[in-house]
Amino acid sequence: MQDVQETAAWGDVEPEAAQRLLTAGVEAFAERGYHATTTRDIAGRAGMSPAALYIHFRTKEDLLFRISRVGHERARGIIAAAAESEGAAGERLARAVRAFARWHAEHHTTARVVQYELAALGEEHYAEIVALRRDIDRLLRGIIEDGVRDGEFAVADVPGTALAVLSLCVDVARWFSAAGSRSPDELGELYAGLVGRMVAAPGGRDAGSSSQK
Amino acid sequence: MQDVQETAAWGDVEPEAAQRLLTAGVEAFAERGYHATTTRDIAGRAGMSPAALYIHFRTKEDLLFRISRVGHERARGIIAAAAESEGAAGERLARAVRAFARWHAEHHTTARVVQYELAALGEEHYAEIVALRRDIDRLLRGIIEDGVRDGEFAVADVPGTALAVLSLCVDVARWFSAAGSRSPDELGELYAGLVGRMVAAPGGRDAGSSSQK
DNA sequence: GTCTATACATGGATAGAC
DNA sequence: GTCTATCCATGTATAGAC
Repeated sequence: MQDVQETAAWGDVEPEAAQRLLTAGVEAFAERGYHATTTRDIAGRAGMSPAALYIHFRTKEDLLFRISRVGHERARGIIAAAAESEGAAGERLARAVRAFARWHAEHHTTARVVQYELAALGEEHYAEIVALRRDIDRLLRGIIEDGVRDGEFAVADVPGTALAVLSLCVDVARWFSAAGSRSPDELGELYAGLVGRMVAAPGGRDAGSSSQK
Repeated sequence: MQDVQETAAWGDVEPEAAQRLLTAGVEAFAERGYHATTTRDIAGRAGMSPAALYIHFRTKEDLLFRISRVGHERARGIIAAAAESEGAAGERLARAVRAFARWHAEHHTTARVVQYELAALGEEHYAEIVALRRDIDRLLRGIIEDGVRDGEFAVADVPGTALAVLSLCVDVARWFSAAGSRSPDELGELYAGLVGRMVAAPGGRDAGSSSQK
C-alpha cells in the first residue's frame, strides 16, 4: 500500500516501464543511498535488465534527478496550499506543519531520497532543485511573518524559526518507520501543536491551548 | 581552526598517522558520503598512500566505525552533563539543547558522518552504536519527565516530544554552514528558547519569557 | 611503517541481436 | 523496447620491497 501511493505519485506522463524504474530507484536509493545503489539493482527491482534503464533515462544521475524534482514539487505544493488557504496565520501554519510532517512520515522512502541525496546531483540539476527549495522556505516564512504582523505570533528571529520548523519536519524522513508506534496523522498533529507553542504570542487568544490536548 | 577542534577530538590514544586518517575520513565522508569516498581519497588527504590506511584500520568500514563511536560518545557526554547538572528541569533542558545544537553546528562535519552514515556500518558495529543512541534518548527523556512531574512542563506526549527535540538538534548537521549568518552559539540560544516554549506549562513562572529575548 | 605495484571484484554504460 | 554480452574505468585490499 506504500507501494501504491509511491507509484501513484509519478503520474501517467511516462511509459509504464519508466514508472517502474522510478519506484525501484526510490526504494533502492532510500535503502542503500545513491552511490551504494547499482543500476543492476534498480533494473532488477523493476524486472528488467540493466541496459533497459538507459532507454528511459540518460544516466543513473538523471533518474535521481527526476525523483528529486517530482518530490520537491510535491513538497512545495503542500506548503503552498497551506500558505494560500483561508484563515488566520496560526491556522495556516498548523495546516502547513501538519501536512508537511505527515508527508515526510507517510512518504519517508521518497522523502529520504529527496532530502538526503541532493549532493549526488549534477551541477545544473542541483541548481534547479535549489530553486524549488527556496520557494518552500519563502512560503513558510511568509506565514510566520503574517502572524507576527497581526500580533498573533511573538517570534524574535523569523528566518531562524522558519528554518527550525522546516528542519523539524524534514528530519522526520530520517527516523520515521512505518513499524513505529505513531501514525503519520498522529505525528502531524503532534508537530503542529509543538510548532504552535513555539510561535504563539504569550497573551494570545489560544496561547498554550494545544499543550494538553 | 575547525581542523584543530576536529583533530583534538580524537585524543592522543592512537599514533599520529591514525589521527590524520580519522580527520581525513571525517572530511571526506562528510563531503561525499561514505560510499562515494574512496580509500585513495582518504589516504591522499592524510598525505599517505592508499596502502597505509590498512596498517591502522582493518577496513574502510572500520575507520567509519571509529569515527562514529567517538562522535556518539561525545554526543552522549554532552547530554549526560546537562542531565546531571544542578537546577530545575527547565534549566537543565535549556543547557542540554543549547549544547547539543551547538555541537551539531560547530562540528557539523563530524556530526554529519555520525548522524547520516549509520547505514554503512556492519551489523555488529551498528548494534554498538545503537546502544549509545538509546542512552542519549533516555537521558533527554528523563529531563522532560522530571519537568512534567514537577509541574514545570506541560507535555502531553513525552516520548514524542523528546524525539522531536533530539531530531531538531540533529538536523542542524544537515543544513548548518560555517558561512551562514548564525554562529553555533547563537543557534544554541535560539533552539534552547524554541524548545523551552514547546514544553513550558502555560501558567509557569517564566512561560513565554524567551519569546522576545 | 610506508611505499609501489597489482590482484581481483564491481559497476556504469554501450553494442548489436531480436 | 528489451535482451545478452561486454568494454572499460574505478575501487578495495594485498604482496613484497625498502
